[in-house]
Amino acid sequence: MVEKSKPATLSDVARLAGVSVATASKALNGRAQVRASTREKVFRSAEALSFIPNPLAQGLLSGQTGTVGLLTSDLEGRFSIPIMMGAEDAFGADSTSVFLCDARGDAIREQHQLRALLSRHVDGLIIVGARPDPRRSLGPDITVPVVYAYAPSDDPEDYSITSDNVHGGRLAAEHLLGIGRRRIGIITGDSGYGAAHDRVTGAAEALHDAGLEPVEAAFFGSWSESWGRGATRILLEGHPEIDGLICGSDQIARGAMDALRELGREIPDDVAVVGHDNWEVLATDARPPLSSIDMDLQELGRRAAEKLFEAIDGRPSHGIEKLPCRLMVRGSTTPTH
Amino acid sequence: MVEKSKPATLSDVARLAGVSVATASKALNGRAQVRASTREKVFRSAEALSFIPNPLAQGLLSGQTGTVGLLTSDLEGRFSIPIMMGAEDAFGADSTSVFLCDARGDAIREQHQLRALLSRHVDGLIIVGARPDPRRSLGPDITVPVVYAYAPSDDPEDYSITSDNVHGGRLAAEHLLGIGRRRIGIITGDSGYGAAHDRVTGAAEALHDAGLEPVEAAFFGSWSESWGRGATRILLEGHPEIDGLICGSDQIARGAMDALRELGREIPDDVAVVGHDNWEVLATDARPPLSSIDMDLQELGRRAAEKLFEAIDGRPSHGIEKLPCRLMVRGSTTPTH
DNA sequence: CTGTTAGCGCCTTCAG
DNA sequence: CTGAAGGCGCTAACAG
Repeated sequence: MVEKSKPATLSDVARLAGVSVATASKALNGRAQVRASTREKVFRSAEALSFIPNPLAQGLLSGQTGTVGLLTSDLEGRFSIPIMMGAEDAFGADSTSVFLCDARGDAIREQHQLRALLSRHVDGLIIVGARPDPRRSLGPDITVPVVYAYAPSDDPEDYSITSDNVHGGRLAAEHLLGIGRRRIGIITGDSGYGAAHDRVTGAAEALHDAGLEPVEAAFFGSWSESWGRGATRILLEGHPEIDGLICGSDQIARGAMDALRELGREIPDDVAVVGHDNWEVLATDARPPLSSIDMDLQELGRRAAEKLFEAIDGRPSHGIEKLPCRLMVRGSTTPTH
Repeated sequence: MVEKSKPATLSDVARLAGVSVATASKALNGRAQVRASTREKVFRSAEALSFIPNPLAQGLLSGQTGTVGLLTSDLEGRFSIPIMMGAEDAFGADSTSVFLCDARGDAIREQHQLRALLSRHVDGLIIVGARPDPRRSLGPDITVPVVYAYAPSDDPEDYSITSDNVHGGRLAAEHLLGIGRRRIGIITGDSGYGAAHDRVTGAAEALHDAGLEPVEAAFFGSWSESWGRGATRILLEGHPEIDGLICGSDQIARGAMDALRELGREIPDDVAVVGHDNWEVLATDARPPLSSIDMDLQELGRRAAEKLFEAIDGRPSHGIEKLPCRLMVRGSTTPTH
């Protein structure tokens, strides 16, 4: 049966070592004023009892709990996850643990979760938005430091870290230019997303720098495969000369690739394709595997965590920081001859 | 600037109400021996100071922290997420908060996270495996209740809840039979997965019950689109008469659908296709949208949380519980005539 | 160097 | 019905 053996406390350790709790505490915490032999003895006792300091007690004293809240609006979505992983990474399990909450995109629920988190005296909060556009700030009267990740806060006093979508668009275009493509089309998602526009802007800038422009103004639609298919057909009807295609998401790119194949175009020899998000399950198994812009979300999560640490430490940042994207090259932009 | 106003403590409330901390405590916790008017006064003071009891202090006393650990091996993967959401649901943010840890499939790391979680005195643990096959038990000497979700524990003394894969396979086959298909093929993933075999078994049973059998022994391979494509070509070469196809995952199904289309088969009129996992991003945007077996993972998470609660409450369960699957019908099995 | 004392915020006896 | 006292596990002053 389950041994309900209460975990050892510091006084157990002290008793076993034949010293007082204070001495034991000092020894274990590496305070200076302890004789080496005593320290040794205490350590052995702690070991023997497999003593783990109770963080509740520590927290009660220090006012810090060693916990942070991660409030996401969209667990289902794949954006929150790598960010969380990055944050977890940066915190390191022993020093800081992460409370996860998902508000499911509901403001009431968010408020609720927030109260719960604060009542647990988290040392800080990371707010992960569901989409890359700005979101409402929680306001300045939250009692703990807050960092906004992915979706920036609309208050410049807050600190936010988000993906540099302009850079991502630029990267895609430069890559296509780099492999000699000159007649480039752009298909992207919902025009209600600022990120969609930013990526187009970046791509257009890169083309412009090369003395080019897109074969036609970017197509906005939805973030779906079917839009990718439909838009590609329309685009190629108007511009059969296209040799490069920038897609606003990997889903769109997958649709586009299907349509291209059905129109008899070889990828990448006739048309090279770049996606966005680097969603592995879609990208790696495409025909050919899809080159894609990676937002480096795990790094984003890591940075968010570091900044939160600094803020907890009394060194807060402000404004919106943009993390550059990376290009993941696969077969869809690697000519075979 | 950030108001570092220390949160109010019980003694603040007591002072404001003009009573002792003991009385304030009793009043707020609804203990009987307090005059109504006093209680009222205390409540108002608490309100005024927006007092929130410090759970650290409470936990220190009671031994319960109101937290549980959710240890997953595979955050990246899509299986952990709905389970976490379900668990979060069941716990409700106020009573219990969830510490999230991802071991990234590394046993050392898992051990590490586990220690961290235990040192935080979580009240219980949910272990979410990365794949539906049994995993090593954490053993009986964990000091808190444990529930295994998705991947069952290999120790029958533990309580595990997992998806009923045999049932899922059966469901897929019965559905195809129900729309009149009789010449049914099965393509599935890695034969190293017990779940792959279970799903095949369930499908074969259902066919057998109808006096049929698969056109050929199930094809095992990998959980990828490319395997779906390749296997479908081989299968149709040997059995061009096929009118129904059961796939072990949605990725395989997507590959299979591509291959079928390229072989000139109409879906679903010539060949109806069922996937497994009901991974929305793949299923809903397929051509036509893909019918799929849903493992109801969110419900699985909810059940895991409930069982954990019971165990914390001193009413532990044992053995492996299997949650039935659900069928999600879409266009790939909805004949158009 | 080591031990004693005093809390952190809260709850629970036990006297008044 | 209310308050004073003790203690949960730990650390930070101070004494010794």
